[in-house]
Amino acid sequence: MPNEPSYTAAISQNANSPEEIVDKLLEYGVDGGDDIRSLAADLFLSVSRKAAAQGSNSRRDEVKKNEILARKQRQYRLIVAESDEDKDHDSGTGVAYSSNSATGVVVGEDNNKKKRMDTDDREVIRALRKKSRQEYLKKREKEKLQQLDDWIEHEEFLIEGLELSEEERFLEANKKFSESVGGSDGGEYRFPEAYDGDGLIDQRRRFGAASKRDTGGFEKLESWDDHQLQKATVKFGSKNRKREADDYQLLFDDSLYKVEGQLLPGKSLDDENTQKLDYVSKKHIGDGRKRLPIYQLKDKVLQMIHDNQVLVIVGETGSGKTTQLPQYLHEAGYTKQGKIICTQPRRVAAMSVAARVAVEMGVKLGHEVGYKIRFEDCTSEKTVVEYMTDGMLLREFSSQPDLKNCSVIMVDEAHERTVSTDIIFSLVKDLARQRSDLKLLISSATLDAEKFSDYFDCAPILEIPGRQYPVDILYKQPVDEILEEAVAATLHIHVTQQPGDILVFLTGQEDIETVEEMLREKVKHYGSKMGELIIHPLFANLPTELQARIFDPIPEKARKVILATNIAETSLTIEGIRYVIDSGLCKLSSYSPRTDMGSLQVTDISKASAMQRAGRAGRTGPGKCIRLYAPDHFQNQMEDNCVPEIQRSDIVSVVLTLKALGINDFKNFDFMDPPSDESMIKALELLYALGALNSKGDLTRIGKLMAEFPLDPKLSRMLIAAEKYGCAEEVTTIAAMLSVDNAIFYSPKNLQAMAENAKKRFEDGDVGDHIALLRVYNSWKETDFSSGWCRENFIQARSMKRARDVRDQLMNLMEKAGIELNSNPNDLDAIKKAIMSGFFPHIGILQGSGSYRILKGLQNVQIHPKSGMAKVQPNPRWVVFHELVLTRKEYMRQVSEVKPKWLLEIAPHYYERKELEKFFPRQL
DNA sequence: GAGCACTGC
Repeated sequence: MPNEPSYTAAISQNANSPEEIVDKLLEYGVDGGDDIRSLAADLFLSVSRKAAAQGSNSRRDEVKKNEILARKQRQYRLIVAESDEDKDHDSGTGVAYSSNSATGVVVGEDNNKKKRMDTDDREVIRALRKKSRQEYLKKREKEKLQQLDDWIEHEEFLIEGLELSEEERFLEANKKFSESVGGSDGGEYRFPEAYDGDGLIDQRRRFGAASKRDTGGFEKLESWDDHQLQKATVKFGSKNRKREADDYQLLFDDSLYKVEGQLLPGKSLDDENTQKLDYVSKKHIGDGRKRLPIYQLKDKVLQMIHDNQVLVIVGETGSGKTTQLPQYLHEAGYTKQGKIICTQPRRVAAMSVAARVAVEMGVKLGHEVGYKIRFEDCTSEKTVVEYMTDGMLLREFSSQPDLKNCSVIMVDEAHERTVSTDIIFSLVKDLARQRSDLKLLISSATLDAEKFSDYFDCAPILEIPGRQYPVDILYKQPVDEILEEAVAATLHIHVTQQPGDILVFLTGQEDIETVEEMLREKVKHYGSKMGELIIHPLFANLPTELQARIFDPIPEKARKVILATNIAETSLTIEGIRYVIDSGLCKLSSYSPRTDMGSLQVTDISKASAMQRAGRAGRTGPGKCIRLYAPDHFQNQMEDNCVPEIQRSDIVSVVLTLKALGINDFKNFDFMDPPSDESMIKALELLYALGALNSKGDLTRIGKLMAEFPLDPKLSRMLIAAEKYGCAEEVTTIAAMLSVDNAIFYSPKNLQAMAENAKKRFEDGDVGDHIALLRVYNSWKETDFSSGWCRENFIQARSMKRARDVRDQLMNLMEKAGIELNSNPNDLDAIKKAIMSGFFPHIGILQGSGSYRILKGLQNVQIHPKSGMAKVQPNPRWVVFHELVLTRKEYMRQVSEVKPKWLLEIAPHYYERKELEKFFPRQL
């Protein structure tokens, strides 16, 4: 067996037929048989497909067009089927289409698109849909009622052990920007009180954890949000925009910016977007809510929502859609029929928007307006406007598949296409057909709007203008390394341009640190000839205190440069940015179902991202954006939108979630962009092997239980198995530690040796990475969760706190599931056996010289050098690993040694004795 | 001897 990475990929890329691949594999000494032939065929197919996909743009476009056309035809049939049905009951509501049954032509009112449809098909589809839907809802309801009953007894769910979260501490750092709230609550915000004696749930207990933070996090959080809103309202919109292009000329200083004339003017961001409506009217200044652009469209919006079941909303930054729409709907009486739910992709957004809306409505947060995020439920029986993370709504679906207490669902930031929103799209689309009284609002960015409209049966698109200053865009074809170009562009702006801070978008920590160093050197070199330049790095892994420094005030004549990753694209808004430098690149995670391997790759950003990045320069005044790529690259090389996450990630848990929702035929499940067949099949196979599905593909009892845990199914399986081995508590800790994503240990460049020594103490006795993680957690617990201890041991306190939250949640869930939380910290073999109960497909066998082969796979991998097992001599022969990653080489991460005979004990359905004996005959 | 973009339940 050859040792080089990805040899199968290498072989197949050069092969002309499946047979050739087989020959080459045999030549490499791979054991033959039918398996290898089918593998070869698969490889060949996938490579050919890839080649085809890389073919001419026009051909790909044509294929795409045909696909869309076909899908639209299918959709139209359904629409007609449904709208006919609606007419029988209520001609006023439902889908806004009229049909002419004599000619069989359908007319969409808003876009006058015409399609032919077939009456018979329509009947059949309607009947089938109705039947399957009813069955699934009935089945779910019965199961879930029982479950709810069981759960109600445990009201204290998740209220303890919380303290100021990192986000809130971060927001605290923002305080200096905020002014007093000056609103309804006299500048102070208090959490809801208990409704004593009303027969309602005791709110004091419910908010126990949150109220603890009363004085710490929340008032600041609210001020921050208020500040955000103030920002949005002070600006003047497109009508008042002045073309800034003539105000400054980009000046060139050869010594700083070598290639004169390479900077090409592009269109301003303004032109790239579609036209804007006239919305700014000074008459309305004075009332915050009325100052928002959306206010002038209020009646129109309400009318459109009334007339259409689904509405796509394109609302730019600062339009006020997130805070205002739910309020308008509430005022219009929609909450009489049920709650308004609004989803957000991020926790902070859900919290802060809810807080803002509560203030605007003059109610207490948690009463009429509330939010729900993981570890925190700030809603009550009174709540009618509910903000939540998208993942949370997905969880809601599993307890209440028809969301019958809800009248409007707004999916905000839909263009971000998180896995959760993607699944929600399909579920709500289906639900909307089932429930004609339900309204759907999908908010997206400009480039996506049509796609969303197409998906939701050609729903009308409403565009709400934002408050954004114009941003002039300049292109610079790079001649040097991109990092050097970034440095040159930064200095160019610094020397030639008017005051205003600079935001540079780079790919990751390494690039950021390099650019930082280069800039510092240049600044030193030019000395006092140049104004002061204050440089701040910014990426998610940066300790929070350092992140907060980007908000530090600077001396009057100085200029701030922030070197940031994608974090500044959506998650964080920075004040005073006037110039953006966009490398056009980002790191994107991808996952290969074939090799079960994840990796991070530097990729071109999408046009949507490029616009988002440029827009960051126009938040507080007119700005400029230098793109370090050619206009042609933007036009022709960059995709409109990034590949949605669901097509780039492992979807095992998605499949399990869908199964738990009673959706069995998810191959025909209406994904907006479906995951590949291959990844679906892989996921099904794994779930079957884990015992979550039976041979018919139905969810088993274990599968149902697994779906309740917010974890990767392998981890859930391991948790469930732990009870049997008497070490549920230990395994829960390990699961929590594994789910915080490789961010436990850190080693600063200058103190690497010390950091590694600290880490070694936990690995003592070559117990393996899993047990080492357990020891880390337990040691931390012994110090009473001390942050000082974390610092001393080079451990990230932030990750540890998160692990603790996850662990507490898992413990609660285990208890509810009736799993006994037994403990046996000393029986390491038992713990490893429990781990293997979930991870038996992840077994590596030593091949010689430190290289491992994956059982049930063909990859050759190595133990990650950061693993405690990497240097153990002699090399462990059999190992279980948590995941595979492709970086410079293919590595196993989080590795522990195991005994092969355990495999036959734990997964006899997966491994045969014969198969294992091939490798180490005498070890079984 | 390597290197982790960013979220979320």
